[in-house]
Amino acid sequence: MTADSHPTTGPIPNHGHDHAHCIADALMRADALCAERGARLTALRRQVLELVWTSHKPRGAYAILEDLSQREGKATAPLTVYRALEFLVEQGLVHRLESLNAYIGCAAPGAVHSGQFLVCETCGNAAEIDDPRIRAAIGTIAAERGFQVSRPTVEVRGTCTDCQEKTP
Amino acid sequence: MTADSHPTTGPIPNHGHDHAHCIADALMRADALCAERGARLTALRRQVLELVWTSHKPRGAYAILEDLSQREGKATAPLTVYRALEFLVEQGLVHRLESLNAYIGCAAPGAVHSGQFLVCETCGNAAEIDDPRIRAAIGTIAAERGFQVSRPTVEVRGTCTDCQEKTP
DNA sequence: TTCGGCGATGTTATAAGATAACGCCATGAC
DNA sequence: GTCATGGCGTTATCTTATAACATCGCCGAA
Repeated sequence: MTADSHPTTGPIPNHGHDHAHCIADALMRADALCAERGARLTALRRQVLELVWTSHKPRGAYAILEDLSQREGKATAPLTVYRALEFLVEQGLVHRLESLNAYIGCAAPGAVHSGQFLVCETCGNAAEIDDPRIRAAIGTIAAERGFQVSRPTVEVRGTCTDCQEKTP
Repeated sequence: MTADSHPTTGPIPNHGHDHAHCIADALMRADALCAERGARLTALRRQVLELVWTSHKPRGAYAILEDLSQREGKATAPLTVYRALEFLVEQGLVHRLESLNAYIGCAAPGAVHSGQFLVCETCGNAAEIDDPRIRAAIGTIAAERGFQVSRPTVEVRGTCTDCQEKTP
């Protein structure tokens, strides 16, 4: 996903954007990152990653499972998907949205970032953001209280620009 | 929970603090708030609230269910607990921790706040914070992107002061 | 080449979290 | 007293996630 593939709306991709490009791009970067790290992006894991990238909406593990079963032509066990997702999350290729029990492709794998999301309750899209002010504010308050941060989670529910325009 | 019932450690209550006081206080404030609002804090709901306040650790609905069943001396249905929790969350007396699928008593019911938590992965305690900088940062970035916020969720996982001291 | 080891995957079963549909009953308004 | 409303009980079911164990296949060492 290059900068200009989501030209105008800001965080949440346009309806009309070239999503095939998003997918291809995500897979390419995953290949590169895993090669670099010596991590094994197996066929299964790669396919799960592709299915996570089906859209910019967070997807449940069982939705991915269904797709996978269909593609394979045979029933796949939940664990298969969960294991692949676990790997992808560890590698930073996928994020888990805690408030939705769902998974979404990472917009900037490789970069250090903390997993902040704007989640539209109307269209279901989720946009990853990485705002230094939020990160800093969390860091500051944690430091003030002697709390050692390992994993900050920020998930902001609300309504995206597009959906506000549609139902004013 | 008055200011001095958690004297020194900051966000996460001391091990030695007077927790009975926390519970009594929480129930009193719940009574007052519900009376003020004309909301019905029934015996069941009040008991669930009390069970949520068992400790400062977020508790799962099924843990509460077990306690409740034991108290009542008969099996209670999950729905009973979920309905009570739904009421309590609506009234702002209890928060749901999305990243844990668990519930915790609100430290400042009645006040406007957005549900920010420091969650210790070692001892399991969770401290509610309401930092204006975090709130402001979220508000700013949302405004910049035309995103209308309805429910911000901030859950910071990490290690609290006490647990850092114990395992340095 | 063969062997051994380790990580990935398959299989089966089950735990944990949450909700739907329906009906009864207590409470408060009139 | 009657009625409407909301709270609660019961049963069934759905979604999400993990445990335990077996097998497969790749890769390096002998």
